[in-house]
Amino acid sequence: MDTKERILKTALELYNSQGVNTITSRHIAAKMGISPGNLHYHFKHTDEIIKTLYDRLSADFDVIVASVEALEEVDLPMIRSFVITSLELGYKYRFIFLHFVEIGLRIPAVKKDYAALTQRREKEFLSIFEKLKASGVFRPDLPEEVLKAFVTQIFIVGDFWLSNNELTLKLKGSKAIAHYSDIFSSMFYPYLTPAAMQLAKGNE
Amino acid sequence: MDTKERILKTALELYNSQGVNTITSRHIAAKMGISPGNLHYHFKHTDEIIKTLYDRLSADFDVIVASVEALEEVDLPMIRSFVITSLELGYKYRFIFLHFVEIGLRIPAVKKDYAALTQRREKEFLSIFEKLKASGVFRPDLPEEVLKAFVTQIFIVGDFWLSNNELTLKLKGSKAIAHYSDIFSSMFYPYLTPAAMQLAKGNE
DNA sequence: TTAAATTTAGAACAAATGTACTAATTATTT
DNA sequence: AAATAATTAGTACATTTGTTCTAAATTTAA
Repeated sequence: MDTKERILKTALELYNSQGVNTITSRHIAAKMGISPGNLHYHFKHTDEIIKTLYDRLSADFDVIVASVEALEEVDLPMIRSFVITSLELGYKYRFIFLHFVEIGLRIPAVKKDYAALTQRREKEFLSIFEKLKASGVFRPDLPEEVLKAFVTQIFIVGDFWLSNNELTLKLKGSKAIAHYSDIFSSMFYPYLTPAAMQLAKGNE
Repeated sequence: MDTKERILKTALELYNSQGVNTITSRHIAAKMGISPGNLHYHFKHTDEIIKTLYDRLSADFDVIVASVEALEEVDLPMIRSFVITSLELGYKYRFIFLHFVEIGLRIPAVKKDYAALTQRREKEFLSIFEKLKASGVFRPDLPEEVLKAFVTQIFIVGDFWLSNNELTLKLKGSKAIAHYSDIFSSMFYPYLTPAAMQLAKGNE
């Protein structure tokens, strides 16, 4: 693995375990056993390391969403596996979510990118919900506005479940993912038709 | 107003507008026109300023929750006014929510306090939901576990709506509160009985 | 094999930060 | 009025940080 890639890997580890504000370029270099000068040869500015990691998270998540969007019909087990895959990705890059506002402030490009992304995602999610309505999974009596609010809820919980975990239960790895994917599943419950509810109960 | 109080007021202003990581004790002193030495006479450590502000937020929120808990019967308009009051308080101390994980890392007492608080609040909220079930506002067919997940959802959205706003819409003041209180109202919608739904529709 | 390019180490710099220290000023008490 | 306590300004210090610079070492190309 070349140095640039090793820097990214080490940075991710350190940021995830110690937070984005306590870790400096010197820490990363020290942990790798290279000089600060060398690190700054590969990344002139420390923020570029963070930006690169954010871009990778963003690209990886794009792939996940695209795979769901491509489906003709969406059902609950698919949603559940989508949720788990997303949470796993989030956990991998958890420092970004734990310090989202900080990072957005430090690196305006991240903020801009995320704001644009959200608008796109909102439409994508609403279209998935329409599919769920059409296939009798979602209740037909929910006003557009309620579904829109549900999308925002999902974004907020999706972006900040890691922060909630950090401040309360502090679950690690697969335990965290299991716990919060249950919460996600429960979030969907009141939106389901009685038939879908029965199915959901059985699958848990 | 004595100096100590002025420090807290100025710190809150600066933290809210510039973030907790960019503002230092020197910035606060400069903005007030006092010396750094004077500031550190009143607060030996900068973190004490943040801790004091957190304690005030916590105490203020206690009052709000207690006033709801004291009610014999809870209905939707009361919930709505509870939501608005809470969001207003959150907005006042928004820097805390925008940097919750940071602050928890910097000041372990905050993290401890919040973790304990959450456990208490979970019970309080569940008991409010039981009241809502009893008075025919909440659907009777919701499993305990779904209600528990709803409480967590409310906590996450309640703690991070400001971060979401910061990263996307960037609404200011009453506009932010209006928008996110609508989202909170919509969150409740699928949990309501048909009768309560009708009432809710009329009130908007 | 020699020349050129890339990569690396290590030192050095300037700015910022938290906070301690000292002395002066102001307020309070006796 | 004198003595004591509280408050304030201003300076100073040690540490940290991001980054730059220089020169050495290593790799690649010719």
